[in-house]
Amino acid sequence: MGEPIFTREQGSYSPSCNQCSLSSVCLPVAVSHGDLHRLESLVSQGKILDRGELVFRQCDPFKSCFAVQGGAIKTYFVSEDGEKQVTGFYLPGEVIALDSVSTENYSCSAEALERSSLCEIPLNHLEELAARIPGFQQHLLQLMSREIQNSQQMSILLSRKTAEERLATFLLSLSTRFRRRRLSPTHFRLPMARHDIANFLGLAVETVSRVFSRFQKQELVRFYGRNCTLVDINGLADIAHKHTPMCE
Amino acid sequence: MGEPIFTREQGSYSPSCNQCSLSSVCLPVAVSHGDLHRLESLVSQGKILDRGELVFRQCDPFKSCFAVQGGAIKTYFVSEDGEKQVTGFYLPGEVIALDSVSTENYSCSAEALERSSLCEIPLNHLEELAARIPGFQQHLLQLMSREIQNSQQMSILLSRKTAEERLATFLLSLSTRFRRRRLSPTHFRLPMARHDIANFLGLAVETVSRVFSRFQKQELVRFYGRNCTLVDINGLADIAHKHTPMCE
DNA sequence: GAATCCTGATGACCCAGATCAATCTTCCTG
DNA sequence: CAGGAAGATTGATCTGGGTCATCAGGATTC
Repeated sequence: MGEPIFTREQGSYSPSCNQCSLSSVCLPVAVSHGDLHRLESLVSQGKILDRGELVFRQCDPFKSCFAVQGGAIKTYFVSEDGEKQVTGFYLPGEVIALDSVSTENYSCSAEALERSSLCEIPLNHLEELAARIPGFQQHLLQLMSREIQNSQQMSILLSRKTAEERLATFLLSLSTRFRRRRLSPTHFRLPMARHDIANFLGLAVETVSRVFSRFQKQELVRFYGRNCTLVDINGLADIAHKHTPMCE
Repeated sequence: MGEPIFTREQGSYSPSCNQCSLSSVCLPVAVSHGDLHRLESLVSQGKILDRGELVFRQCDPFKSCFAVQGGAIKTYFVSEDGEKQVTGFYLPGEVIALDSVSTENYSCSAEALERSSLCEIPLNHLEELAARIPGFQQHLLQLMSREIQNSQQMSILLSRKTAEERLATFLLSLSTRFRRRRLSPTHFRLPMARHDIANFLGLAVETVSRVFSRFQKQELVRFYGRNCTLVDINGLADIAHKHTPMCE
């Protein structure tokens, strides 16, 4: 399975898709090595952003989607009356800006919550990518379909769940996503401020603090600042899994 | 611009995509007549459902998306604890089940709110459709991207808007969608019950009634049962357009 | 090391909207 | 067309979580 270029044996650290730990996430499963090469020629890896820097700004002309390689990104938009609304948090292996594929401009801003690296996938000329890489567009459809389902889950959370249910769901969602990355699902650091969590979940910061305190008293979680240890995952799941659709 | 098949001159009433009033919605703009023919061979039009009948059931194996041709459809799922959650209303020209493209099974059920006709678009073999009809997959991506944005708008509505803002937004959304169908944007019949509206918007039925009554007293709307006349669209827009993202 | 800022925790109070209850209206169905 | 059920309206009451206010660490700057 020797690769013609960018092999580790050559000591090259040039970014390449086959070396990228996310290839199974952002690429269709069955991409031939030739296709991989073509992909690499289109995608630009290794964009590094410091905490607070923007990946793109709301209303900028839409050019690319971005796969998060390391770090954490939050997306948010500002409404007419100047209010911020956080629309999502993105961890390594997740793709940003899928919601803007249909529009001329990005529908939200994306900001690094900590030092992050991103892989830029130019989708303004999507036809080209799709023509070159068979199965790519279909894979994209699946990513987007999942994004719709996520977003609908979010609607349910916001319309039916109590503050406790929302926060239990939130912590478990992070846990699952860390596990997917083969990191500890029970001991992790929250990359975002309480303020962002509150905004995202449609709560006041004070409520987040209070519920987290309550969770600690109930021996469900343990916090040291932003470091978080899930003590009783089943307990959290009992709280979170009300109002969750069956069969998936 | 004579059509080779299914022309009106022949007096044929066989369903065909080029005669369908929705062709601009569910088809990419630039489909050649040959492609049109191919599409018709894949799509099955004219499925008729009576009020209360299901298009598909949550957890059924995913086969197709459906374009609404006439009538109105609501989608909902039932959660583990037996609670229903309405996830959307679909009017003619809108496509159902895009959220299930990534999954084996439908993630929700779809039910006719009144006698409705649907066009079935089999997406379980999406590759085939896409291969035969250039531009189709890309069009699908756009539909899905719009669906994500819709769903995010919904999240904002649910997390930030008051009952009055939600209902004003809801009425205006219907108005816009009726206008798109070249029906009156100010005088229409609500195809769904107050109960469904409440559930969809994350409110209690009583709140919907009360707010509608208040809107009537303020001369914003006029109701005769489910018949609805928007008296002061600007007034409604003033209420609705808080917390709406800029620039789109 | 003092001053300032930012994040987070906790207490006191209040309100939008849920819940409960009663009545009225509309729509089926036989 | 009667009678029953579901849908819609309105009033009275209750409460989860928002708002306001205060305080306590950290972190950053000079």
